Amino acid sequence: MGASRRAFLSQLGRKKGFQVEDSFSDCVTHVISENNSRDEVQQWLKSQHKDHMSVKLLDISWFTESMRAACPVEILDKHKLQDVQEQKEESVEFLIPSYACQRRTSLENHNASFTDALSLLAENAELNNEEGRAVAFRRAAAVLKAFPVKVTSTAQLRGLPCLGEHSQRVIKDIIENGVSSEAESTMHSERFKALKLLTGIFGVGAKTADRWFKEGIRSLTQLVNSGHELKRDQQAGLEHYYDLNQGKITGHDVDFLITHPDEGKEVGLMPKVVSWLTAQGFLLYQKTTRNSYLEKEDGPAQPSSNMDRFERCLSIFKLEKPEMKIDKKWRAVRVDLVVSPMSQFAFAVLGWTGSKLFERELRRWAGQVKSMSLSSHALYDNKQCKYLRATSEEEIFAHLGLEYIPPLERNA
DNA sequence: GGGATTTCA
DNA sequence: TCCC
DNA sequence: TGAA
Ligand SMILES: [Mg+2]
Ligand SMILES: [Mg+2]
Repeated sequence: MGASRRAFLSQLGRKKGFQVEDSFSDCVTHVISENNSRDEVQQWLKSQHKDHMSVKLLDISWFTESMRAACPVEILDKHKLQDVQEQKEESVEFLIPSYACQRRTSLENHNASFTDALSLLAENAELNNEEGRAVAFRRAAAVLKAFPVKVTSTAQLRGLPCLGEHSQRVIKDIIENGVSSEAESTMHSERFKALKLLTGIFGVGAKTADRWFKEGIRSLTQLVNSGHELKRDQQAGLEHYYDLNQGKITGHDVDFLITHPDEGKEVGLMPKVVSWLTAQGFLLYQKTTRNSYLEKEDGPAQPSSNMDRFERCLSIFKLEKPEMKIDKKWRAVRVDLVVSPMSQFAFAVLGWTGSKLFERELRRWAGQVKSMSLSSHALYDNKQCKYLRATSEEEIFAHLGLEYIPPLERNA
């Protein structure tokens, strides 16, 4: 098993009064392993070059039951390590390529119980600023989202990418017990609940939420009463907290992509749109940012000045409700406005369609496999040292050597 | 032992 | 955490 | 640091 898993179990064992060794020696009476065959463990035991004739080889189930009982439980057949079962009998059931951008992922998920748990562990890792672990859990969840049938046995996991020891244990727990104990305890932990609540505020991320949590802030009321000076985006995020966190099923925002058929004529569009929306009373909040790419004969380049090349507007709209409620006649909705020159429009569409993981995987594929750099403005070939043009998403996938994945199949 | 999306403010 |  |  992995080092952190072993450390956790060792500490648990010692707390329960067991003597747990960090390495094999003559005083070892029981050897515990998880997801290993009897053969593998005997092989390992031989390599230790100690007397091991009387050592018991046991499965993790004996250990966990003994922990619950706080004493060594009777060793039953089910606790003994199994001989290798007809393993390589069936090859891999379904082939899943390892990058999410190489496969189709619809919204039809046959493995929601597993992907919910893995996504929760990913979110928890993000809240703890463990980005590496987080993306590993995101990829693991995405593999099961793309799996065409419900997983009912760990044997089906053999050969699947991104599902290592930890993720497989989570899946195994859910198959056997209906829940993952790790996901359950994470979900109910005070830290996770508080950080999730606080990062739910637009403008509040993991670092800020962690700082507030350390100060004892656990609720929005406590935050308001704490006297913290909130930034403009955080104020808006807090004010519209309820409305902005409504999009669990349908999505949390709306993106508008705007272009102009004549290259260059799109310059100045964003301020026009924003001032019109302001005059109409649509905007509760807005922050506009600039574009640093400029189209040249041989691709994008740094413009001499980008003062008027506004590209993105992250905003909060005030939308009237059709059904007039007595108390509230409107709802706050996050809206992103994007103005893109025609030459970049395909990259903007690809870059803003998502999912978030799909975008990361596209860019990782571009860098690692194709030596290219992809953004929502352009695709650069590091080998040819030039930008690659595209007028459609299909052309970008082709440049990347990927099968085209339609938007509805990008739900990784 | 190192990398994990990229860009803007 | 998983993979190269 | 946070957003897409
Ligand atoms: Mg937030
Ligand atoms: Mg958006």
